[in-house]
Amino acid sequence: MDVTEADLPAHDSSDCKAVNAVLGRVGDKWSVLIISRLGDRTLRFNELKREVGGISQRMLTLTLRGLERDGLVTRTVFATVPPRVEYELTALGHSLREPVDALARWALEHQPEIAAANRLYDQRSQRS
Amino acid sequence: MDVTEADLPAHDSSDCKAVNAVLGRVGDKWSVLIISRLGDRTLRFNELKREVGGISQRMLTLTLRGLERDGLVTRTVFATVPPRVEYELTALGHSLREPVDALARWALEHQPEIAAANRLYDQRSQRS
DNA sequence: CAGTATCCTCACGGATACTG
DNA sequence: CAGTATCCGTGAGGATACTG
Repeated sequence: MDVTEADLPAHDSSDCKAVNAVLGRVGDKWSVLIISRLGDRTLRFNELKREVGGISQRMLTLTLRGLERDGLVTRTVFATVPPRVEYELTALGHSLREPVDALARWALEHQPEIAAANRLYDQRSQRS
Repeated sequence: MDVTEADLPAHDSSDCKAVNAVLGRVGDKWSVLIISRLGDRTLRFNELKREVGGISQRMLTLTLRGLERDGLVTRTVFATVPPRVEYELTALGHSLREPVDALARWALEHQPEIAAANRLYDQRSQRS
């Protein structure tokens, strides 16, 4: 979806491609938000849309399709009227939360250092 | 840089923004590649360009500036001729490798499941 | 060698409208 | 409700040329 699946300079082993695909997923803002929202409980399409907030219908659909394709989310359609579709994290999806949370913890832990580095860099490049 | 710094729907706490910024970094293909290449030893600009492979001069510069701004990489200029500029991971940069490697391990470990899910999804959506 | 400057493309993603 | 279809603007990023 968001990863160059095809012909990289050939030094890219299939392992690297798999890793890049996952890194791409994690780098995708919507995917991570959706996964975190689905961590607690299963949600319907519009519930998800409301909970995530700020996502367009289009991107919600596309992102969910991608997550479903990667086996991270299941999509269950109830043949009622009006239609009811529930999205739920798979075991694989749940297992992804651990390394992602580790990354989030790193971010929070080192946020002060990063912010400080930013300020330093910015004031230095200001007196160009 | 690659994160919506400004006005999200306001439900986005500053913590979330910090996490998103880091996730964005990790999702950036070039940043991760550069960090991993700098993990072993310091490298010069063109060494880095060669080692990474497939990156344009422009993106290498931009990515390095971003990494430097976040305090993940140091840029050392030697006033020689021809100029010599060395890039090195900071302690912060090194510490980022741990959670990133955890993610990479997850990717490798679950690659078969993901590939299987992909095949299943694709063949199902084929008989549309 | 280590960049900066410029141009140009195209695909990511938002907005809107329509449907089973 | 849960989508699909379409149009469209923006900007990320490659290619190329130039410079201290």
